[in-house]
Amino acid sequence: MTSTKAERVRRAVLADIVSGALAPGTPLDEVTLAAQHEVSRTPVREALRRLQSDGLLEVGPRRRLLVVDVSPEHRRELTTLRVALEGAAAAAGCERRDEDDLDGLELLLIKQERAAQAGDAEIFLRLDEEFHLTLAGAARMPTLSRMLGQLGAFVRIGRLGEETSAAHMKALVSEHTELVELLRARRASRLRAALATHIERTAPRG
Amino acid sequence: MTSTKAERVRRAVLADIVSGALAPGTPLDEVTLAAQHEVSRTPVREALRRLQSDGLLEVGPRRRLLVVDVSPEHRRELTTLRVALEGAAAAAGCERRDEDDLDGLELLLIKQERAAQAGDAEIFLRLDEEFHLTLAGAARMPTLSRMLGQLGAFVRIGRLGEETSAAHMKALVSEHTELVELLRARRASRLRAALATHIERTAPRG
DNA sequence: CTCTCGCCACATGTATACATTTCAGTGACT
DNA sequence: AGTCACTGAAATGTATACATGTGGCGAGAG
Repeated sequence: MTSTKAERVRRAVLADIVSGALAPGTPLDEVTLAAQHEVSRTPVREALRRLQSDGLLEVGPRRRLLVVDVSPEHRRELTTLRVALEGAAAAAGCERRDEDDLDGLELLLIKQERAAQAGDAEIFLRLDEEFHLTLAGAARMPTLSRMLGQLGAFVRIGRLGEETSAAHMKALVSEHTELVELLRARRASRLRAALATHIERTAPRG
Repeated sequence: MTSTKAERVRRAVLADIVSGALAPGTPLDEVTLAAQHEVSRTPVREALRRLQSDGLLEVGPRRRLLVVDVSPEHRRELTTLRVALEGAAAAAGCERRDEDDLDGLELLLIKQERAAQAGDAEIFLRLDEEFHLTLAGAARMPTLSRMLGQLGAFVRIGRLGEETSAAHMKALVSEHTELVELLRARRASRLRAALATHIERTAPRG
């Protein structure tokens, strides 16, 4: 087995949550999930426990686990957190980045360009998240990266009904390009400021 | 039952980890833990899964779960993260704090004063953590508070062999007092700067 | 003596059966 | 009519038995 059943169930449920197939507030029933994924309740429970620890599920009445909701205030909080964490990572990354970091980011820029051209918002959003995680990864701060990964799930829930035009996507790629150049030039303050502006513009809904 | 067995086991294991009774690198054996806590393996496994999601356990050889180690670099990372997160919280807290926040913080100051006077480092460290969480709580940012809670466990692991003199404790209380005054006066920039200095002084080892 | 192969023990992964909790609905009593 | 206690169903919590797979360790060949 390439991985455990619990882990596969966890990924599947996570995917259903961030894709909106499981709407916020939905109660997760262990036996139903077990049947859907053709496993016993045991791995399902372990998957749910981990999602609960990640903050994606909350306990409701009857000890049931519900998919968390992302309120407008919560979205604003997420933006603040991203600015703080990605900003710190970007500053540290200016000192520690190497050529591989830049190469990886440039590759992502090309892919984003293609997705923007094709108008494929779904792929673009995934690439956008990967870009930000990669940028933060240059800081070599694993705990910070873990936290951003957790935030990513919330961000995706919050973005659910969001529609992204091709023009908007191209503008974002252009901003990403500038971020990479600032990282290359190791201009920490400028990068931090540009990143903050970029993040706040990406999530303007309040 | 006031809570579930899994939750009690989780708290007990967490306490053993942050107290150093379970040293970093120690493999956690499910049947041993089950015997120690007089429960079956099932609740033990759920407890371990949650601790794993919180980053306190990592998978080792034979899929065993090991207590994570906190390296000097990791400690530096924790300091950077605390500055970023608590700083953001402090700035937001200057706008949202109410009288209850200040009352709670002042009560903690009094308790810390007593612990410093008595030279009780263990109680003092617990109060110190509670103080920082309460200060951050004024920001009304639940996700940020959750993240700081997770960081707290790492911080406590990193501080394990640390000895704290009565004089040092008194100095910290004095700094805490100033932080509260800055929060009361809603001086966000000054508070952020003072907090950063304070956090960096608290964890100078590296 | 060393290196490889295969066997086996042990810890974890999974399934299933049983216990317990929780809350909603019902009925009697005030 | 309102309220309280009780009951019962449905979900989660727990225990146990069985499956799996990994890595150590010894036997045998080179």
